[in-house]
Amino acid sequence: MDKRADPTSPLYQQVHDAVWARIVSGDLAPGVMLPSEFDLAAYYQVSQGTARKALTKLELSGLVERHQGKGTFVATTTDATSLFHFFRLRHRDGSQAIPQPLSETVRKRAATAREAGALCMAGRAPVVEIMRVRGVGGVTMCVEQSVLDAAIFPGLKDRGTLPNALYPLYQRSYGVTIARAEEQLRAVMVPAAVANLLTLAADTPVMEVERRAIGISGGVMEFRLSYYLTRNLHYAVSLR
Amino acid sequence: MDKRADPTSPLYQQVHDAVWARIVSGDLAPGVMLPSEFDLAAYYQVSQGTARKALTKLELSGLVERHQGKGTFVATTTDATSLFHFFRLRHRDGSQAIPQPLSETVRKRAATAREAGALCMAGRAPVVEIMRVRGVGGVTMCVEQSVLDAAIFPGLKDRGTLPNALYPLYQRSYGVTIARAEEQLRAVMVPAAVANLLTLAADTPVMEVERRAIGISGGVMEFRLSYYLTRNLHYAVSLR
DNA sequence: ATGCAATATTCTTATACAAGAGTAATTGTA
DNA sequence: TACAATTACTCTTGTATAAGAATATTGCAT
Repeated sequence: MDKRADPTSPLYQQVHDAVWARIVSGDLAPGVMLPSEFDLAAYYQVSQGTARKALTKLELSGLVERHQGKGTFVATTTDATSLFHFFRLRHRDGSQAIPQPLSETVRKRAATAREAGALCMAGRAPVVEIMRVRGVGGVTMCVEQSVLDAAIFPGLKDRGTLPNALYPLYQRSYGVTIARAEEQLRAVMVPAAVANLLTLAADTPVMEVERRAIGISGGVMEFRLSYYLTRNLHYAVSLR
Repeated sequence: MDKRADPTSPLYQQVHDAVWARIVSGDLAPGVMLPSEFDLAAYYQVSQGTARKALTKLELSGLVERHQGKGTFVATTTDATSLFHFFRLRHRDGSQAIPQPLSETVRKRAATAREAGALCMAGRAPVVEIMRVRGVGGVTMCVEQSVLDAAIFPGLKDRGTLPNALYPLYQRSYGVTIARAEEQLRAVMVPAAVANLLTLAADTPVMEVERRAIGISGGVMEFRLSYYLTRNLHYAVSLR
């Protein structure tokens, strides 16, 4: 295997791509320290500044974290960062609302056509479904259904109670790092099943959120359908 | 006035801040070319590479655009970029939906307490209110109310029909550049007034979007309240 | 345990050269 | 002479390298 792939692109880009591939392949696991700028430079036969530029680009895309005097580390999905990045519910005053799971059901079943399409699986292949009711201060606020490819997450349904933040679990136990997510939001009348779980009147408007969580290699790793009651909370978005 | 402000921070940061100040103050207007890296370096008594790092940082924050061989230019708010960044409605297939204004009313009135608070104005100070009904393919889809400080946007209510994208107008005619926006989303039952305008049943759920558009200097320049019908469209969000 | 030196790491700054884009001069041709 | 194509030049940003400064950790002597 070549050290550097495309010899026409700039050196720093070649180094960036090479290190990127090592991280995505799992060769460099989350949390581990990368070689120093000098070591990387020596290995790829470039100057320290060029290796540095490659690392800066990786840092910019959020794949690594750097600390002066300590080193460069593959980014880890912690509970804090996961909740901060992927949980957009806020209180009226703008502070973050962190709904706690109140109940949880995990089961294995065949994928629906829509789920199979979103997860790029064969039709009716087995999936793991995590259904949760969440609440803030004991008051139920949302229902969320996460669907995963059972082949990628073996034994997930027998782990007992799952943590609040799922993505750190995906990373620690299954080597799946979620890099970003795409959400589709709609205002809908609450579905009957959801109204039951949240004890709502049948004519309550709720926010439907359809999420596709995407791994660092670019594939959809989780398909999630949630319903939020936005009576005291709202969904916050930053545009730029 | 000093060329560079804080002498303890890195040189490139000092240059960055100085140029940033010139852009925010309007001294360097949108579209104009900045001094070259070499000129900037000479003026601030640093090396070309240091000036370059400052410009790179400005580019990263979206304040300037750079083109090899041509130069560095203060970023302009075009219709295309404005719609792309600040209009998150999508069709079912993921393509962008661009609702066209179907009707428009512009009037001047006193600010409500909430509006005055959001815009950091004195209570009951005059504001300009732009009320629009928008639609896709002739079908009404949303009502949007934009509220502006009348002191900052003089004569806006007498300009006749306004363009689809308002932010390029703010920049061209009033020197107000919108850098980003914060939105708060809720699912609500359609208000009676909105139901009238959109000819909807009284029990239709709609998405309420409250936007604060923020200028490059950090202040809230526009307060906008919109109601979207998410029957055939959805609101798209990218999390990372 | 504490303080201090040694070491390893990233950060900052500087310099040189390469490449893209535009402009004016030059040349060739009718 | 008029005009078009080419060439050379200059200005711009992009890439690569090197050296010293700042920061965090580690080990050792006290």
